[in-house]
Amino acid sequence: MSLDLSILNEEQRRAVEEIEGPSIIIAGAGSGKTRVLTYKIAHLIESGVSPYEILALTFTNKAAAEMKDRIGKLVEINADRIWMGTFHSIFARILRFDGEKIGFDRNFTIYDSDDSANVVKQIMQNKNMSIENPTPKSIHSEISKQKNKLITPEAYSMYAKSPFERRVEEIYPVYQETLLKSNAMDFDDLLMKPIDLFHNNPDVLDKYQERFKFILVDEYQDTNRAQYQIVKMLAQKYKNITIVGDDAQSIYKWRGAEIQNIFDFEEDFAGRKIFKLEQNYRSTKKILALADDVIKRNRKQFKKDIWTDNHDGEQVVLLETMSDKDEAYKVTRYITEEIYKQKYNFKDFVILYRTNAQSRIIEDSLRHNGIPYLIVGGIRFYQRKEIKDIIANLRIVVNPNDNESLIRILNIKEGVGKTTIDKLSKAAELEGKQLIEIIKNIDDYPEFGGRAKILLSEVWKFASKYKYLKDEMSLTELAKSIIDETGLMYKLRLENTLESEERLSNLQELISAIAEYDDNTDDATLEGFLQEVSLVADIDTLDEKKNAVTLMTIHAAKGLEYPVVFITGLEEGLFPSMNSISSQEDIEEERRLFYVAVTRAKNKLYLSYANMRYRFGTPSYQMKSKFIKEISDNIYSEHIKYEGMKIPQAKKATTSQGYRSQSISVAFNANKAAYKKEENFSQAEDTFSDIKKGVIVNHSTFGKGRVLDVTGKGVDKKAEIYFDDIGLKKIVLKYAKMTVYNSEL
DNA sequence: TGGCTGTATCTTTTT
DNA sequence: GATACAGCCA
Repeated sequence: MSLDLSILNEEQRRAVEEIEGPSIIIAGAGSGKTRVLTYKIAHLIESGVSPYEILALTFTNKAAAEMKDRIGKLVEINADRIWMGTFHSIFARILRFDGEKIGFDRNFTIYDSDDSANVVKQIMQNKNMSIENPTPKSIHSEISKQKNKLITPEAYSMYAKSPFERRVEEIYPVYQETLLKSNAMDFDDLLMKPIDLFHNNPDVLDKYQERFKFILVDEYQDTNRAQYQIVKMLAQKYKNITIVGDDAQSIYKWRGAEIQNIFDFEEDFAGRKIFKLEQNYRSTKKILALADDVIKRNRKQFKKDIWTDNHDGEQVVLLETMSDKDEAYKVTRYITEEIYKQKYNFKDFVILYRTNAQSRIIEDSLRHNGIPYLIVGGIRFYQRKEIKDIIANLRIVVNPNDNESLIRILNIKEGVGKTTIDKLSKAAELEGKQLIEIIKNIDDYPEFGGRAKILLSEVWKFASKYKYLKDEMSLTELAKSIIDETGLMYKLRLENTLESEERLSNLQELISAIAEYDDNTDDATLEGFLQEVSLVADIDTLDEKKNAVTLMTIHAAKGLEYPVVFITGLEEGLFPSMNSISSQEDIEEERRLFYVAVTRAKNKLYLSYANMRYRFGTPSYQMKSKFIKEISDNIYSEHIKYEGMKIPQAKKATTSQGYRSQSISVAFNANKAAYKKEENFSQAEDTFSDIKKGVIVNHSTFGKGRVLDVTGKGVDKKAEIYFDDIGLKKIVLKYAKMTVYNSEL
């Protein structure tokens, strides 16, 4: 069968047919990027390149699996032979082969962010540092940032100045040593260590350069320094490298992604060809026009013109809602309505939000209305306590030096606590030995006695028994036996509460996951399973065949498309996020995120915001997102109607300013009615009692604004006010010349 | 040693 | 609202 390239447009085909040398494919949203990548790989193979010689790096494992599937169908080969996957999983694999050359044994454990933060915490506690401020998590996140930039502990200490940096400087090297001692790597090591490996072992580098003669990198705009460095090293010899990306969709700067990598690519690979995919096949003209409204505000970007041949399509609708609950309700109602009139199915809808915390209330509403839904992310399966406990047991069998997991196992044991663990750590430190070695020879340490001693020796027996057994049993048998031996399921059955029920079913699910892996993997091993679970992304588990509405963060939705998209929570401080409003660069990233959200939609797009939303358990009033104002020419708004309440009908005003204030005052009226009770309660008989949360005021100098918060008492009362023109201000009320905008109500 | 309970903090986004 | 943690008591 010969590959049919005629279904590609001209630019796509040119990109596909470019076999040798470096090339950049700038691929606008919905421009058939995945198709170009799959065809390019298929074309390479058809031109005589061996699948073994191709390395394709994708952003998610799911994307890799789908691409392999399609390639397998395009050219008749077993596409499994192509090395295709995320940076993390591909280089974990390489480190299993060759990590010994830099001091890691092939059974190293992969620590997730929680494990890593725990390691930091242990170090801090050993040094008698407070873990209040900075927290272990913040220290780890700083270390992670440095590692992404390939900054070693030594290099870091050159410029660490602030007290925070000083603290990191102190912990970073110890953290690295601790991981090495535990034969463990964190996510960042999976990218950093290959560079060390290649750098110190030119023969190993050469081996992989020879192996991967053709390299393709997807979602290049979201690669970090370390990833770029790896790619550069591997491609240096043959220079057959294709990068695909879209600067407008770069949304991982906070994780170390550097758009600069695209510019550096131009310098490092002279003579690169550029292909620009500008025709959008996904969205309607109306959706695309709105997307353009969004992205044109950003100053930093490559010039490209996205256009489409698709229909105009339906108007984009803005749902102005009173509260998070109301928003959830309206989203649900519009889904029902669309299904009724448009013959859509549940699986045609996606509900997007900025933060995972927003999902709960939407879930409630969907559940109440009997709408099936799937949720991506949130509390991750493999981060649940009971699952981590079992995983720790599995990890110890594979890697007995994994101290993090060992301590976890000890903590679960009834009869072993802080005291014993402290004694153990002391003994290990004193003799420069591993914890597991102390446990192994527990008889030599008279400080351990009684029940604690028996329990410790049990752990050793457990680890040594399964070290032998793991190669004698099938993976499923092995896992079942280990889980059985922990007694966790037995214990949970005894508890017999709602919570223990759920944990039990999670453990069942874990067993199923192991069995499934066992069935679907040639030569399935415990090591392999553990690696896979460390590197699954939430999105990898999404089952698109199920007929259900999908809920996820916008970050998770990258690369996906849905007929009908809801973007919820478009409020200042939420989206764009509170942490971004002070910096132009961060705001641009939020705007790109909004752009990504908008361009997921094929036929119909709904936007929504709520005037009041519970955050941290308390009501908070927010302005609608500045992004809404930026696109006001291209939306039609459904005004607030709250069931059972009489609200003056707002008319759509012609100017954006007029339209804006009108809808806010309507919102305010409704808010006031809905929350009257609470307000009467808390604000009774006080000075400036008319200045309260949610009120619109007119200030003599700053103009119109909304009160976000009121603090202090009596004459010292202060208000945080968000002004339309100048943004957030804190004002002492007794000095302010201000009138309440909707005083008549 | 562990369990219970009040409280502080939490929200960006994730491999 | 949820979770993680410190501090207290059995």
